[in-house]
Amino acid sequence: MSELALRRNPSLVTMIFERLETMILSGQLQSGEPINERALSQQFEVSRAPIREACRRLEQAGLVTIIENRGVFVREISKQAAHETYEIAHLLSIEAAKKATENVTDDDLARLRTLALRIEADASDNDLASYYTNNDNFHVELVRLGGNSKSAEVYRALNNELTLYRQRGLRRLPDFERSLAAHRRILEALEKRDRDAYVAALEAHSSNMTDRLLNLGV
Amino acid sequence: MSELALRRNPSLVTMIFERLETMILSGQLQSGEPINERALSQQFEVSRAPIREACRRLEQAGLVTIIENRGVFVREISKQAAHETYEIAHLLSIEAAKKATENVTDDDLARLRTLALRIEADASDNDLASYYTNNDNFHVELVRLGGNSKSAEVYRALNNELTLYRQRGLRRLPDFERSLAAHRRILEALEKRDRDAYVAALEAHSSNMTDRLLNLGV
DNA sequence: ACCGTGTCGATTGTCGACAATCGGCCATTA
DNA sequence: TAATGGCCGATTGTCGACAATCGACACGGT
Repeated sequence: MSELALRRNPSLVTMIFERLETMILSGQLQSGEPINERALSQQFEVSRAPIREACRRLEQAGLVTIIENRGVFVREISKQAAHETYEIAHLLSIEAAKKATENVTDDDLARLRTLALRIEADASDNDLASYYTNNDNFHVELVRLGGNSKSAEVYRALNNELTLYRQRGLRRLPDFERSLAAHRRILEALEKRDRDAYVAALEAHSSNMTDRLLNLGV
Repeated sequence: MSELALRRNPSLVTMIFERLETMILSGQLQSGEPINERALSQQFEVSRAPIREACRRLEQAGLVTIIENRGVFVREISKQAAHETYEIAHLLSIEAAKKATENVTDDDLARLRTLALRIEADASDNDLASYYTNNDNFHVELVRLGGNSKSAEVYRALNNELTLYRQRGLRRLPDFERSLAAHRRILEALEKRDRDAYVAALEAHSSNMTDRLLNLGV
């Protein structure tokens, strides 16, 4: 009687989807890696049907590729696809930034500061998976400040896809100091409600990210 | 032995997904309407499993809502969600426009002209479903001219979601003349490779679309 | 030694059955 | 008459089984 089998609310499909999504985004399942229904069925102690359904959702979310009669594979993202995806994410991020400084509340700032502290702790602990998760959440929250929640949702989805590309370079440590400094600049500009400084800080951070993506070439 | 049962390549899931997607986007299945697995299973002469899997994809694509133990319903989009979605689609459209006039080829123009002619025929025939389909394709092609194919893909997905909202006003005819005139202006600017005129034509068309969305209020 | 063909095993795709869930309807009580 | 509770039927969620598919490996022929 596994943990999954005990939890009957929400549905197995939802739980499996979330579990697999986490395994993919955390790097536990790597790009190109097969996802074996039978093995998962045994591991999770459920039948294959809810696993298949969860994989269909993952497929549509762009996180896996289902090859007919061959199986499910964690998706591989090409350099070009990564650039295109990043470009859209960046566009959404900058567009949200235009309204962020007028929308931001003290609660927002508190939440972002908490996140930034977590990211710094992750960097100290060299906990890369947690670092990226909290980093992603930080950026999604920034987009949410633009006041368009659909935009934050789309940004999240794009970012998830980008995680697949980025994890090819997980052996290479991020430039922690540079990123943390960028986060602090972003937060300072937000606290001052200084729109131009905020947009500039985001752009500078983004420029750094683009360089890193380029250096992950095929 | 139904048409679906004969076609074994691609998979049933893919075929059912596409079939349901078309039924939803064409208005054959309306927002809020239940999608009954058993009935579909009988209609399509397949078992429920591939239908369920297709519905999971539709769920992730934002076209249906799956309520546990209750069933699958074509998604209902609120006015606010529609606005937010439209805002992102518009942003992608304008961003693509910035590069469209330098990227566009004669083949592109020929394809777009063909589409525009189809749209005009649809308007003459009062074939609303086809009108919107071709109209959507026209706009996706415009975004594709920006050179970022992921952007076109995201735009398509957003536009599909917007279709759910827009179909609530299907009883109200579009302003054909105004739209067709706008399409012609867009095409002319593209043919001249006049970037400013092109962006202005898109903005004007978009302004008209925003007004129409507002008038579909809850 | 290399190439082509056939077979087998692992896995996937779909099927139909069973159990669980929920809403609607009916009966009873206040 | 209205409200509440219980039951039943329709539908969904998951299960396990069967058939189909594909790739790898082995064998035979050139």
